[in-house]
Amino acid sequence: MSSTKHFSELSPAAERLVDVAQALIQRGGYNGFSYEDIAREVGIKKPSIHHHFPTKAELVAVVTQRYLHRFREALLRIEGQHARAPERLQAYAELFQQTYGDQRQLCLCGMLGAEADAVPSEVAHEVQQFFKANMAWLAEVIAQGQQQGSLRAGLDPAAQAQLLLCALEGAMVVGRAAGSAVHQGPAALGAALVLSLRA
Amino acid sequence: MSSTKHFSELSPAAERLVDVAQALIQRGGYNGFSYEDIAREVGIKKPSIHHHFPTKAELVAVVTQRYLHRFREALLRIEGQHARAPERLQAYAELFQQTYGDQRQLCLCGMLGAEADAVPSEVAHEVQQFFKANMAWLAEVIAQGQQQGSLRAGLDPAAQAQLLLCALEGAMVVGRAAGSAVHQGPAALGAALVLSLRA
DNA sequence: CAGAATGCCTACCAACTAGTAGGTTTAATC
DNA sequence: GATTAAACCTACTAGTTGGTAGGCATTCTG
Repeated sequence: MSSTKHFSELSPAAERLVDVAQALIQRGGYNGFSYEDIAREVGIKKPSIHHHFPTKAELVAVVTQRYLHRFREALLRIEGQHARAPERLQAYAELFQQTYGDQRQLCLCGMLGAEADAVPSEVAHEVQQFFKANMAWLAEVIAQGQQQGSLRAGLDPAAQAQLLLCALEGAMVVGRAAGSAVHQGPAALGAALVLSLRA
Repeated sequence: MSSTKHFSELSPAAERLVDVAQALIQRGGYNGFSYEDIAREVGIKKPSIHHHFPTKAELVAVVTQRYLHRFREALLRIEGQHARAPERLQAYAELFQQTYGDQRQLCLCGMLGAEADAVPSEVAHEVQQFFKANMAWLAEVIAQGQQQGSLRAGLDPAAQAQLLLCALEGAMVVGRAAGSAVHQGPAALGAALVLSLRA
């Protein structure tokens, strides 16, 4: 059924399209960009995009798959670079800061998640995987931190994971919307939360 | 310059359009609905909408103004019903729960805020007012709670206000996107945060 | 009863939407 | 040098978009 191509077997040209599509989605959402927008920025004609991605839904699904995959890689990198839970959580918050710091870009899945009801189901499903993966990873890190004594015991790891994830996603939305009225980025906000989790 | 009509002088017919427009935006965002969508749901023809609201930007600006106004009323109501800061904050979180609990609807300004770069500037400005007002109110409540001893002193009220607001906005986005994978609504998440602020 | 809003209609427009059909260039492969 | 395939093109379609023009009822007001 799913003859959708995988992001790992993309030609350089197709990858470029995915890059631009991702940036456009992070700026204006699924319904906020068109094939014409991509064509203009990449420098080819609109119908040429269909040669690489027959439908918009398929293109965005690939964008989301790649985004999730890269995020998973980043989580593995954090595990390799930081042994203790507090540092891992802080490094996690900085992932969001990196995205937000670059032109106040939103998390791709935050954007698509907000539009969940108005997006092709294949895309919505991919977005759901992103949040499941994030919450599972965070809950695991927090649980380990509690066992090892670096984080305060007695708090539900799943609930705290959800709180941290929600705060970071929200920080990007609110930060962009509130303009200069907001001073703290995701990283500072994450730091405050991690502090309250510490033993 | 701004000959835009005010939400307080809307005819019943116009108000109905604003109702439907708001629901549609909360479902799919600014670019996720059309005049045709409104017409279908209200039961009139598409061009009739232009009789009430000449442009889409103007309609959405009125929707947002009314939303902000109603939210301010709700804040006043909370002040009237709850004297202490912890109860006020919890009641605040329940405002978000009400919206989310109804068909998993997103905060209107959360949705429009995410799309901030792809939305008419008049709308973006109105959304910004919403977040400014919320953060100011929360910071004030938290500061008073600290003075009166019901909330832990030593924390920056503005920073904690932003954290709470971000967490609640994020909870709606993540909750919708993650589907059944998420158990806590905004209210439960708010309760956890308020708990950590308590003296 | 005259006038004037209000609210809605049909008919239309130009621009844009995703997507199709079919041909051309370019470059690697046999 | 022929084959093949990737990448791109022009030209097009059918449907949707926000928005306009102008007419027709109803109802409230002088």
